[in-house]
Amino acid sequence: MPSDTLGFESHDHSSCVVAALETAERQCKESKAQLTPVRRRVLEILLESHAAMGAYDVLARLDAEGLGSKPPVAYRALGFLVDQGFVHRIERLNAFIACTHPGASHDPAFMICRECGLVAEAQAANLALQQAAADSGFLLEQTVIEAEGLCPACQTTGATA
Amino acid sequence: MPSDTLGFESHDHSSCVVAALETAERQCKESKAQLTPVRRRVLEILLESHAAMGAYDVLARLDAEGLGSKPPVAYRALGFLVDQGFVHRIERLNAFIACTHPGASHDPAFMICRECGLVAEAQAANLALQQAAADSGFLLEQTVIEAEGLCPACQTTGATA
DNA sequence: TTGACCTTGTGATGTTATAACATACACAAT
DNA sequence: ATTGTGTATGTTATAACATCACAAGGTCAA
Repeated sequence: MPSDTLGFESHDHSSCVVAALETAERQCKESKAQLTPVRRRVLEILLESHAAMGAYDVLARLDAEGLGSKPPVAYRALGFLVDQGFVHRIERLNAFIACTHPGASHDPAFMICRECGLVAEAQAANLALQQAAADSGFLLEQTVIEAEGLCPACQTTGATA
Repeated sequence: MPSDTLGFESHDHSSCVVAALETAERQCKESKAQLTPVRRRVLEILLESHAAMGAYDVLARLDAEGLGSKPPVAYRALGFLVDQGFVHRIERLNAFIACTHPGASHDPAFMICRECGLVAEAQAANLALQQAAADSGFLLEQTVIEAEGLCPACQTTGATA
């Protein structure tokens, strides 16, 4: 089966960015959420690459652009975007990444390249985990699935490094 | 199929602790790793409950017992125990928990009760993720699988809280 | 007894995240 | 116009998590 991973393959990134922004705008209009300048700019910054950025890296960008200099500014915008599903938090990295499946149902899994930092998002519900939860009576509300390894490019260039 | 989750069921905790310590001692002997007093004590502290503890909580215990007061003491011991596979790090909580499957092959998944903090460890390899990785050429080295929700006890007591 | 290696002690610092309180702005009800 | 309400932002301070760098002790074998 073909994967729906927006993975490590090259792609038309500018259209990918535009699509994500349009989706965000539409969804905010529908849900009467406000995609304010700071929030929109943070989403744009994260969309620039398919790598995860720390909150303070985002903040540095905002600061350089005169949009805010204190941690809560970045954390609030990121929190909003995560709540809306436009951005995901990568627990493993304490960092954030723009969602590459705008609008899709969300129980995302991530593949993180430890060499170049690129992160691919896949849909990969964990059936075994759901089974284990059902078996033990655990009410499963949210799952974090994050894999670390080497992307195709870094496997060939860096050898084992 | 019966789950091999050491889950939220009640169990003979003291024998569970003893077994884990014995396994750790045996494995250290085999691999010539040193289970020093600090390291052993940290493992014991984590074994006291099936909840995750922050590094600084562990450190506070060490300090109270005269075993060390500076962060690196705790982080070094925890790092050692994680390397040996006796302890797992829970990324979602920035915290640590004793392994409940001593000696077992390790690609653990966790179910975290957001109410009481209890954490159950299950073996739940994510086949869909492995498939997605294979599809996109990603070399999967390590996976983080952490679910958050409500344990059986907290579902009944707290209602929806 | 020297050197290599591992472990621990400690001060300083770096990184990530939130609490708490004040201000501003939009919009509706009076 | 003014007051109330809700949402978003600005700012200070601090909490919480983690590592660096360097000194000192212990063990063991050459």
